[in-house]
Amino acid sequence: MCELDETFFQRDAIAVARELIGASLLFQGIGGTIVETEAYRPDDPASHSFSGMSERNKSMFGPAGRAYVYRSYGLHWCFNLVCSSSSAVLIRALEPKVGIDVMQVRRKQSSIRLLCSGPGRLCEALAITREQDGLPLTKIPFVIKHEKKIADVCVGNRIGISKAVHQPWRFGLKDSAFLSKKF
DNA sequence: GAGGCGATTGGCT
DNA sequence: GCCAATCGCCTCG
Repeated sequence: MCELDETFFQRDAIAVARELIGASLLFQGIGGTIVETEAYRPDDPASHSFSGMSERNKSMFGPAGRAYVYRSYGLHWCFNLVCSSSSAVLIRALEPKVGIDVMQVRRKQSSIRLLCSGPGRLCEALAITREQDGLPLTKIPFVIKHEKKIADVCVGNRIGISKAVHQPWRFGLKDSAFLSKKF
């Protein structure tokens, strides 16, 4: 395992999204293995950065290696890692590893498979909200480490969006039981 | 200033 | 499979 520094994020979101599969993500000591990500690029109509800066998305236009957290459907939070030139990686699912009991309470959900399998679910399990928007991901309370060996990654179209649906920018850990949806 | 809709989820049919 | 919950942003007037 090796802790990530800022240079890891100062690259294209697609490369970062692919390499994050199999990495470990902890927030306040709670989290697990990243099993599903999606990349969003600046020239991408599905990206929040596509139509310029607003109060909501300003973190995407800041330095790489920070968090971008936004509210989805007025209810849920979605957690992104900002990469180079206003691109970002959405974390869509984790395999829970550390603090499972805490996550079960926060989610009111005993099934481990359903704790973090979805962008809104993992934010609830890790207690990530707008308060973390803009925070550096390379410092406590965040710890992100990745394995030296490359994970077995599968690729597909992004899901849950209506624009630019044919871009193959969704990445997942092959055969993981903790994906938000099968590839 | 009003209306529509979204990188979602959980519950009910 | 369908639908409500719920709110900030974008578009249009």
